[in-house]
Amino acid sequence: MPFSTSSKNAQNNTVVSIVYENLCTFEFGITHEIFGLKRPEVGADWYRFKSVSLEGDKLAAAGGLTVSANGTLTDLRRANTIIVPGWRGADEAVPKAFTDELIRARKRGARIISICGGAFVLAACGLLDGKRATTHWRLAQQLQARYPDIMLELNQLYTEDDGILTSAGSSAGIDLCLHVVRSDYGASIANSVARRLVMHGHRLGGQAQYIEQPVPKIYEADRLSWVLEHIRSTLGHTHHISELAKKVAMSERTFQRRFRALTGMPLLQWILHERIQRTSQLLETSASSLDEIANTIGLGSEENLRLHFRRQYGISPKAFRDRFSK
DNA sequence: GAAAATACCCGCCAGT
DNA sequence: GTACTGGCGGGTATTT
Repeated sequence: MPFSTSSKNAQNNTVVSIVYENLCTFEFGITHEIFGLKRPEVGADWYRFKSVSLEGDKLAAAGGLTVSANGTLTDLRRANTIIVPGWRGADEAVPKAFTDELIRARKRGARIISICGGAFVLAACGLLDGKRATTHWRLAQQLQARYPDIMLELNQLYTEDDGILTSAGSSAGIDLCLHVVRSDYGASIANSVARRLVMHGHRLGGQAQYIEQPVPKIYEADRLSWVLEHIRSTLGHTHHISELAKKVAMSERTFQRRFRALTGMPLLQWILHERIQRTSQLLETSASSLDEIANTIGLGSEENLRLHFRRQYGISPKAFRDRFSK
């Protein structure tokens, strides 16, 4: 997932989450939890979070709640990040006030984000035409049929395309919001936010791994979980399918199938993700040379590290270090 | 950036 | 008949 370039390191760091009648409280809660809570470890330069309603003062919300927004239309019009946290229904028309404000925000260069069904709102504005986007897998067919110009990527937890970001099902919104924090403040801060949420800083794989697949048998999942931890703790070593399959008493072919079912990606791709993730941490927190890091995390050479780092993050390791290293 | 060796990925199919 | 497993082989990706 390439790093966002639209937020300019949160220089204008107002984040507005749009609230609406029959609000999806979980999706809204994600945006407040990540952008709205105070982060003393970051200092004063954290996001300024507001909720803004385009549908009046008292709004019904999921769970029998009634909510009021604390922000104004002016906040919305000044925000550089605007989030649509879910939507009340795939068949619910998007009011003109929403499309007008979002199109206007887009024209002035705001970063626009949707979580789960919020993609229907962005699509109604035409913001997703010709762009890569995702939504909850159960809504995907409907979204694609109604808006055929969207390049729907179902095998992603979230997408970013030219300042327009979309996430898959509800909890993938957390992954997307952490990605935004990572883009604005770096991996260390994003990991710190993730730790407070008691979740992994960078979940791997797409929602394809959650689409009505049979749950792996528990003992198989345990064996493969052991493999994941084993690889993580020995990233600098070479790992071959043949050896790993032997360790968990599976044939290579079955190992490949089970691994993909569990992680959503082939072994090598998963290992590469882990290695590049570790690289980003080392770039931020150590003064090691690229060659040393490449050897530490098992990528062999500096050239190889550069290749895969750029492929995953969209920027060079040096640019990453310059941007985020303390 | 190109080339070669190596390993991986995955569709296919037969066996259980 | 169905589901799962494991071997084969061609195409692809990674590494040097």
